[in-house]
Amino acid sequence: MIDIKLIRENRDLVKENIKKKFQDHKLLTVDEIYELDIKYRETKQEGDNLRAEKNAKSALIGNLMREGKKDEANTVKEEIANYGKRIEELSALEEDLALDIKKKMMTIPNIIDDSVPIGKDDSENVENEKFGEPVVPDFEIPYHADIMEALNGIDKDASGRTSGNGFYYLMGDIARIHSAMLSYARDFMIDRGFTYCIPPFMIRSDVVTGVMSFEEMDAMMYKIEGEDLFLIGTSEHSMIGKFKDQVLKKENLPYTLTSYSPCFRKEVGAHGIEERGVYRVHQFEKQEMVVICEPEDSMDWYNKMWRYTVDFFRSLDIPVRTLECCSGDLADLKVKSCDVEAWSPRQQKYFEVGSCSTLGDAQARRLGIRAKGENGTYYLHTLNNTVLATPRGLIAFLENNINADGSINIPVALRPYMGGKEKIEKKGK
RNA sequence: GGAGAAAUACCCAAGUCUGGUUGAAGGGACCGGUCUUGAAAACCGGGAGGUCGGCGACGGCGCGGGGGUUCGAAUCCCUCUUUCUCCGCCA
Repeated sequence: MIDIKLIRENRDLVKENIKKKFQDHKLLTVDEIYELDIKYRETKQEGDNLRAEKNAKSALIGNLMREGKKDEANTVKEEIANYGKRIEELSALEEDLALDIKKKMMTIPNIIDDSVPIGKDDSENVENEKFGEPVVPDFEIPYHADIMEALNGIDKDASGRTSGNGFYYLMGDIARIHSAMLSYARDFMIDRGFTYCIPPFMIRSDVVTGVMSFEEMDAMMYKIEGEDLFLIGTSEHSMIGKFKDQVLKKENLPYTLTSYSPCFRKEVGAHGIEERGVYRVHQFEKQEMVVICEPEDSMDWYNKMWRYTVDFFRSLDIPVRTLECCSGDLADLKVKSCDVEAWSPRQQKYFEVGSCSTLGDAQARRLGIRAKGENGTYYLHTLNNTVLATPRGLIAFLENNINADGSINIPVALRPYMGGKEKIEKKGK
């Protein structure tokens, strides 16, 4: 959500930005908002004036009553009666206009950073940089579910029976690697000065609607029957919700948090749920990083944050690249965003394992996340990035650390979390 | 889950029964000063937040959130949320 002042004062900039994002159908909305805003302010002004008059007369009644002038007071009372209806009309109109403006403002995309490449859709995203050699080994890498199965590490038949498609039982060493990676990801961020946080895994509807649109909510969020609660789709939901309507102390900035949570997603529409594997599932776990900072610091943080994820994957011997999101593929709330993609030696291409975004002040404006400065409050900048989402991260790990005999190398960094093991091999079930 | 109590500004806290000059006493913290080598203490002085509209003068809203009664609500009514105490239940 952008500042409406931009539409008041610099409509061309807003429209130019919309064109860059290939959303020309929204150009008209900008003009509509402009007109509605004028009407809104006129209505408010008229209403405020009437309310001021009415307040003055009410105060007068108070004085007259105290002086015992009942008759005069009653006369004034009758005068006031005329105000009521008009004020009510204006208030209703004012409210309607405000609501309409807000609804339309929500659809106006955030102003993207100058550095964002212009492109229509995800096919025009731009590879920024590769880290590590994308190796194609001289043996065939099995499908990830087969790797897991060979090590007795997954039971999807059972999860199908208990929970349906899109769930999984991870077993034995595979389950242990999964947890080890998350623990390592947690400590990796703690070592970089982030504060570890375990948030609520369910949030109320007002928090949900604060962080996403109704359409997104329908497509993603699981609702708890009979309660005003939803399972979170990512800890970002509860982490950003934590700061909703808060005025933060300048001296506490920046907030650098790393949160763990399970994530629940309906994955309606989208690409659907995969039948065999665990690439796209209804339930996964994630170590996330969230930063709330001063506006001038957000671009620095953005660059630090994606770099952390790159370093994390490199420390597990997984080659990665960063893919910059082009203007047309960039979600409306975002200023700039890139995916961190891991190398798949099986598919011989990169696949998404994380996403780093700066939302500028758009999310903060929408949720009322502010700090107090010299001249009143101002909106802060919010950023979020994946450290590790798994089992997806586990897929990247297995494919890049498997040997020809099906055993899995455990990189040094992970060994403390794996009981010191250097390698895992198939044993009995 | 049952029974009670409470939510006022950066913090503590009065006001609520008995609606009107209460944007809201008082204290702390804060800022400026006196004193002091410096600091603390003491004393003197200062300003009370937020948000929306307006170039401004100023005005609207605002005492946990939402709604209602009234010419007028921190104050009365309804509702939601949260916190505390007691009982019950539980990893």
